Amino acid sequence: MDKKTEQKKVFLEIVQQLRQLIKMEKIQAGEKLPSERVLSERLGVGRSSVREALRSLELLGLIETRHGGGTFLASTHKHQLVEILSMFILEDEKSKKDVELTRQIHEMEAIRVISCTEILRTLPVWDSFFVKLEIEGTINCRDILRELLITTGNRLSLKIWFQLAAYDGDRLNRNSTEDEKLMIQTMLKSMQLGYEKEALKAYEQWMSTVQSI
Amino acid sequence: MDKKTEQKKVFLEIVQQLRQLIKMEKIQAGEKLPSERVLSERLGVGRSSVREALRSLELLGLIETRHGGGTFLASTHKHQLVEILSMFILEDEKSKKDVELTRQIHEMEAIRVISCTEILRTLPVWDSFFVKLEIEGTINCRDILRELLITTGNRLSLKIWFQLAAYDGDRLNRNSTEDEKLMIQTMLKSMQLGYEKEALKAYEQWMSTVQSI
DNA sequence: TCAAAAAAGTGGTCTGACCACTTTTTAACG
DNA sequence: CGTTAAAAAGTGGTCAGACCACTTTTTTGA
Repeated sequence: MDKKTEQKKVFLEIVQQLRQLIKMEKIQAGEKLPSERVLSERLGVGRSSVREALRSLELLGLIETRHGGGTFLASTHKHQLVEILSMFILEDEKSKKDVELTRQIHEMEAIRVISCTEILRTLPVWDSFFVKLEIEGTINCRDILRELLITTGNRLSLKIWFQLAAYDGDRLNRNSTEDEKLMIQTMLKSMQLGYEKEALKAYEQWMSTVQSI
Repeated sequence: MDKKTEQKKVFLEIVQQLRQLIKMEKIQAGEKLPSERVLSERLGVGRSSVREALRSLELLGLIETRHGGGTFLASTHKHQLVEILSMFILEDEKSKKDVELTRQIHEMEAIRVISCTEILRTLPVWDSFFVKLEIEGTINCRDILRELLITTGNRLSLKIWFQLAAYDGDRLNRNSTEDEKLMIQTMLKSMQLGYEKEALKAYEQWMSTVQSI
């Protein structure tokens, strides 16, 4: 069995061997990998094959290469999984409505999670938004939403949100209007008090306003 | 600006150009791409550079290569991506948890949307699940969840879900146990009746069961 | 007409070369 | 001796050519 799997894809074996090497040598994030020429010799393959494997891992953000410097194991937060996938998924999916809806799915979930979690909904950062709204009278819409996502602690959801939010462009990355002020305040206040439903309602009102901009 | 972004990563530009080429030539899934030598000439770069880009896309499962045959645009996303990423990324427990949570975010949203939409929650497909459960006593977990996502009509959410569901692998793609039967039935029934809250509650119970498998 | 053989096309791999850049070593100077 | 500048070595980036194995297409010949 597994004839097809094993006889083919030599460069995939190199990827496997690279991983094994990383484990064996206990290479930590940020540390240097052996040079391409050394890897080529140690693995008994040509340098170009090594490079094909390395470039694949680089596209995924699993390693970083510095011209003339070397190849380094990337830290987990730099993995470009979502970025790469979004490059292909979002590009095909022309429906802007879906992008917006999906973005809002993540935002609403964040509101739910924060509203239901004592520690999260009582964070001082929410008060800082209030202060900013009072003093300056306005606030960056994207900043609030991003803070929501960050607070939940779900880094994957945050990464997806970043990609989706990038498509909305300037419509999201702007200062709130006077009309939005009350909705945002209501949303934040409800969230702080743990009123999930009210927070979501205010959010939806806010978003329907944003939509018409 | 963007000095660092542009001066580096020449092979990443090739990846971009390949995408562009696929779009321009309107190459459909399963269809053939130009040969490496032709691409090399058309893009004005060496064949090895083209290969590095192609191998990256292959690792992502976006293209398929047949020795002596050619390079083809992949019909569906293959498991390569899952395997590679699980090797490097999903070793971290936090990441696994995030993947599961994010997947559930999309599933719960689907349940909400369907429960609140007359046309969706009264679809005959839900009854078919009931029948299947009655007759065979079991049902594929993944099938139900996929149907939920498909029904909502948000194709982007569906695509993201597909990717996330792939990580859970066999834990999701299996037949339901006897214990799960009641929860699934409750979830579906509540959904059909428009009882959003009850449906979600049953779903969460179900998922907590799945988690222990 | 059709099957076998030849040719062309294609991916897979390796080697060597050269460039640009970084790091290390060496040499020169004060 | 210490500092600094130059040289060397190390490293990734790219290209060209070669050869192999395999597939597809074309040609050949019975």
